Amino acid sequence: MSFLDQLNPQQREAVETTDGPVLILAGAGSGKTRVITYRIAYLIEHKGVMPESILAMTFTNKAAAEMGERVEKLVGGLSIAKPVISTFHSFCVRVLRRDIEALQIPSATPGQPPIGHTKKFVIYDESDMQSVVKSVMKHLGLDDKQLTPRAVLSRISWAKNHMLDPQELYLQSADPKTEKIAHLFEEYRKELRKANALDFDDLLLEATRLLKTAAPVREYYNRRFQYLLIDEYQDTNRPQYELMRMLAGERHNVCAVGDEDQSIYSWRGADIRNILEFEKDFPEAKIIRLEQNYRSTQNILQAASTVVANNIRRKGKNLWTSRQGGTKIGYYEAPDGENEALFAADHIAKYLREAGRAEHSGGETPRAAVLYRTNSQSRLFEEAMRRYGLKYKVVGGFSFYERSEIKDMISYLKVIQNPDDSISLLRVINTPTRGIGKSTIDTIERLALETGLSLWGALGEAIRRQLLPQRALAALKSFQQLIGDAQAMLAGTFVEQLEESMETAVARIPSPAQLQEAQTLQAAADDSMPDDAAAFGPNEFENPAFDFGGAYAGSDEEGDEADSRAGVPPAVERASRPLPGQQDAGATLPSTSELLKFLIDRTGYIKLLEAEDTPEAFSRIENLRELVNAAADSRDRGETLDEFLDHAALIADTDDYDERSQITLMSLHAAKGLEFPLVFLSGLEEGLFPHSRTMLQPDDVEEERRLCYVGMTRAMDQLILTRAVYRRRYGTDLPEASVPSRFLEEVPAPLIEELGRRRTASVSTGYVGTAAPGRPAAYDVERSHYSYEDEDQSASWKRDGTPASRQKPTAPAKPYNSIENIAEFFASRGKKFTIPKTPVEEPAGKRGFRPGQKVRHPKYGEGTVYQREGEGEEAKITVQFPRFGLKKLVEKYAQLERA
DNA sequence: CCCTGGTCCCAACTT
DNA sequence: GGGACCAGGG
Repeated sequence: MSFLDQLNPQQREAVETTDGPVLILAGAGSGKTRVITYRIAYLIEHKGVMPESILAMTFTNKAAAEMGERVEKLVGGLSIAKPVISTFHSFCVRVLRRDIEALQIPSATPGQPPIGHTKKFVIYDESDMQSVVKSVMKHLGLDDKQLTPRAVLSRISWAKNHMLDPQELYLQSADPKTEKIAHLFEEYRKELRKANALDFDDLLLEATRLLKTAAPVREYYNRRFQYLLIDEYQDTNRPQYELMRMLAGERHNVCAVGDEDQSIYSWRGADIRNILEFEKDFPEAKIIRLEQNYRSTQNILQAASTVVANNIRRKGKNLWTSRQGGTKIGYYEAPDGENEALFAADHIAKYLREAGRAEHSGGETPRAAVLYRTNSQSRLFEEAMRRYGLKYKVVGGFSFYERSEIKDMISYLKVIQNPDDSISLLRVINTPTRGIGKSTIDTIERLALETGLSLWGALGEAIRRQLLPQRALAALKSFQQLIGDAQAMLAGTFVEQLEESMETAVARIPSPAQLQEAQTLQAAADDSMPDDAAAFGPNEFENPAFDFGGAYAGSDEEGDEADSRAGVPPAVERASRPLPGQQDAGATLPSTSELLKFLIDRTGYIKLLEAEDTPEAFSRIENLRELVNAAADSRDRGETLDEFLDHAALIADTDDYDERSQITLMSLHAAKGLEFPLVFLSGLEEGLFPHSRTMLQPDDVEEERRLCYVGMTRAMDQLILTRAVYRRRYGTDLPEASVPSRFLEEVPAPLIEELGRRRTASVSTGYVGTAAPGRPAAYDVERSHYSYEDEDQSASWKRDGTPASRQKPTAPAKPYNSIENIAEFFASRGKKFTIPKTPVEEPAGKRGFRPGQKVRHPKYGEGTVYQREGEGEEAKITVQFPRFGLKKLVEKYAQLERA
């Protein structure tokens, strides 16, 4: 009973109420993760529940991994079997990889394959989705100026998240634009089906549809999972909600944990009603409130609570903490965004130094976070941290898997797995260039459209029917061969190996006897580790908690029996499936990393980069090596190509948060679930936070306020709010004056302490105060500049020996009331700021060059006109340049002058 | 056909 | 600051 003693009465009740529906309303910092993990441990240790019959759903891989580790610590060593802790999306992928073919419908034509996705489906990411929409719009001849692909995509996603199909969207559309979108939605779906692809939304939708329509599959999962936990319940959308209902089955052993004040994903379809109406869905539900906050000081908690109390749509709660008082909420008003970032860097440098000195006395490791509304704000903070020589980590933004060289290789793998994936095919068909140009691709696309084939199919058809010039056909054949060889390699039947002597190559080809042996091994493996384990077993996560291959040992018989009893087609097919590229199937079969090496080698990808001989090219080569390593790790975990690709598709930017890092920069959304001793909440300006796109609708503003609440409650000891009086919206534009965020005014003034220099006088350029007492009534440009000179400098700053005054910008002497003053201000900080020039008309009368005339070209210098073709501006003239030879130039464009 | 450089337009959060 | 797109030159 030891670990239960660490819980307060409410937490304990939440842990011990194991049966029937439970809603745990867990305020920020109230020990939510602790309750979930203890609850799982309690079920296993005290209730004798089999670990593998517990399913916990989270939103991020990070949360799942952490939960798994903590459960492991509590019940470690007790059993090889593990509870299933997974994100919604990963769970759905695994459900679909196992049984999606149960959704297929027989083809009308006998002998034809059934219609619908196969297990080899690929996952389309945001940019793939955009490409599909663009191409569909092009085919329908729609103007992408009036209706941007982006807008179409977001409407399609909206419809999916509300479980509307194209027909339903069409029926409820009240304007021609929505009708058009419904039409596009329909076409989009057809394209994805043709490509055997699913987008992110589909993963949830199709898994839900599968459980809904295929009773045997649903029954299997209902038998399999007896206890269901859902984290971040306030952020579930409609498909997730329905999935939950179906997994809860008749038993209703569902435990939802959430906080309506932290619902920040309504734009992704999250429906706050799910949490507000849990009691309606499950009338026998027990509601437990966790209101003791263990994280923050009273000042922080009070400030955050007061802000969020301005919302109407909430259940309301009273969070309390035993950490009385605490440091006041800091507020710093910077003259501009750059200064705001320097202030944060300076403050963090000091904080880390002091914490370093105090380290001997023990305590929490010093960690600080800078939070912002939009990822583009990170740039200024990164620059400031670098100037202070501080090590930091940025969460989110550009992901490894979004880099072009990585996307290229992943696309190759996707095509090899599923050649019908036309989006990936288009990406790699001429990457690196192999002579397949625009006109060739156009021809194939037209053929695909005419025949209803995928691009890959049309490509084969074009070769067969010799529809293109010989050169193009040869190029296409070489591409076809490349993909075919890679596929053969994956299947273990590839004969030719580059860079290998024929002898070793032959040695690598499995003999019929070897193949037979491998097949037997595979069959044996299938027996001891049934298909469920193949679908759910070795998986993409390093965390052993995810590896629940063994979890099926006890329940496999039941599972398989159920499948065959009910006659689920996939189970039958599984028995006779071809040899997968698994390591245990025989050493001759290649892993994903070997496949990648083969591709890189055969395409000459790295050789071409090496030839570029630029730092960028070498960093891209490094990235490719990293990808090969990742694939090797994947192989070591026993994953197949499918699983490697699923991992690549589902890994999120936010998953790379590293708690060992002392300084973390990230968006407010990415910060959910984390805590830091010191937190900066930046950019508190109307239009930025709350964001301009939310300010029209009260519900949206409430969500921004919840986001503010989430940000504030990340802070344990100190919270600092900052704002820039002038901010540049785009890199080069004029800085714009900002209005302080409404959320600033919602923080009780007595809790606030102003940081930086005290400002008094008022200057016309600043805002003139909205006035909560104790807040600056006006902005004094002259005195508000954050001064470095009078602060301690970080050690690294001084280390280079440059006199401080040389490096450090001086304060602006004038208010920003004219464009010249602004330019001067930026010049004083060594920043470029160009005053826009009035365009000057080009002098006319220098056109109409004739043969024999001397002309001057900006690049080629002086030359003699040799020949003239055509008339007017369009005329092409050929010029003889002494150093460059003959050049044919269009007179209108070439900047020729009389010499 | 391929590469480059200029221009235009954009810029919210994320599985 | 930067990605997408286009047109020109090689």
